[in-house]
Amino acid sequence: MARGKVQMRRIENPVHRQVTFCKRRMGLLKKAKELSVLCDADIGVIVISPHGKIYDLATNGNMQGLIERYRRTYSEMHGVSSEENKTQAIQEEVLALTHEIDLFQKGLRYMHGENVINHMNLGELQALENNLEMWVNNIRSKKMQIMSKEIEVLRNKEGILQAANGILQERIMEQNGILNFSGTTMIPQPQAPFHLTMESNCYF
Amino acid sequence: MARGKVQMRRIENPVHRQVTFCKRRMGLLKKAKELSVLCDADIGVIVISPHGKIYDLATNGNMQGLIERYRRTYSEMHGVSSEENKTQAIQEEVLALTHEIDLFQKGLRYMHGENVINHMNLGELQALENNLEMWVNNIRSKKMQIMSKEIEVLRNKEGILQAANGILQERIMEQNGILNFSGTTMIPQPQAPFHLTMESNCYF
DNA sequence: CACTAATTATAAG
DNA sequence: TGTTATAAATAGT
Repeated sequence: MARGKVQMRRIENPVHRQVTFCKRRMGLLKKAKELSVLCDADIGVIVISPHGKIYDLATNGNMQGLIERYRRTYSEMHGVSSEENKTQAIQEEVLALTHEIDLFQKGLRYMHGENVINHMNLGELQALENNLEMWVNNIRSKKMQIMSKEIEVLRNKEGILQAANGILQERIMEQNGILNFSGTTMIPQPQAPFHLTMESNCYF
Repeated sequence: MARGKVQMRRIENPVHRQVTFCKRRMGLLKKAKELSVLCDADIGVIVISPHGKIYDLATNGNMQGLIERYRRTYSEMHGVSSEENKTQAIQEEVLALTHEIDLFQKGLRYMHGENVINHMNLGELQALENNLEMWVNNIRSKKMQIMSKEIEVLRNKEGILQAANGILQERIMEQNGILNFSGTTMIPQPQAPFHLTMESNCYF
């Protein structure tokens, strides 16, 4: 396309062909990305070189999902009843999940401050903000609940431990009396009181 | 690329977007065919429009075969033994996707204010809260932006209207002079000044 | 859908 | 890989 129009046939010179392959491959992938961004389309490109090397691009970051979607439509169009009835259900599941993930990713873009909110008007933003605040409040309330419960548990543990310690101290005193009577002054190290094996629910 | 550089982001105007989608899609497929011919490569392109319509190209005339080759190499690259373990790979994918979906659904339940008290632990809640606060802040910032612009527009309108009113008042004075001269005192009701038909950008 | 003006891709070096 | 003259794609009309 420059410095000489090129014939639309296989480039014979291997060096030229390799260089052109590299350049045009990049150009193709760039064009695919642009189309995807500009027009909000999902695009997959697979390029297999003459030597079998594979280059690919999936604008939604998931070629598998894209292929599944393609397969599904393809099957519908051509009524493919063959072979993989066994995996058909699973593939449909993947398709459905992929769609859901797409939605999720769109949501994530909001969180990362990308330009999705630029496509919403003030009313939509207001509604979204209200929903999110409600959400945040629910979450905070839930956190408080969990933490309160945690505090309660800890206080119980504290009470139990203190009681246990009291009992142990008494026993130590007793033993000291006995040991003193028998003539030794060695004081045994107390075990961890009652070995309370509590699975840690501490999230901090 | 012509008569104006275009920003690399989603085209807002739906008509422009559709036109561009059509043009660039054709361009992309043409480029793919050219690369295939010039460099003897096998190329597959799948384009899924925002509405789910599928456009595709497989230079060897068989997208399924191309996908199979892609899958095989892809699997080899990632150490998954190939061929019939396709099913296993898909199942793993289902698993991963399902996990992602779970997190999302947990979040959504909070969004709807339902009591999912036992479904998220404190760490998950904290992360979610942080994300949401960031999100809310982004939205607030965007709202401020929109409102500022709206205020600017309104101020402009105000200026225009005041100028228009001034002109109208002058005319009324003139007419009153004329009418008084012709013997009547009737004062015509002024029209809405200049009939400024501004599409309401008010979002409230 | 046709037409350019202006941008972008790229063949050759 | 980087440069440049030219072909090709395309945004706006």
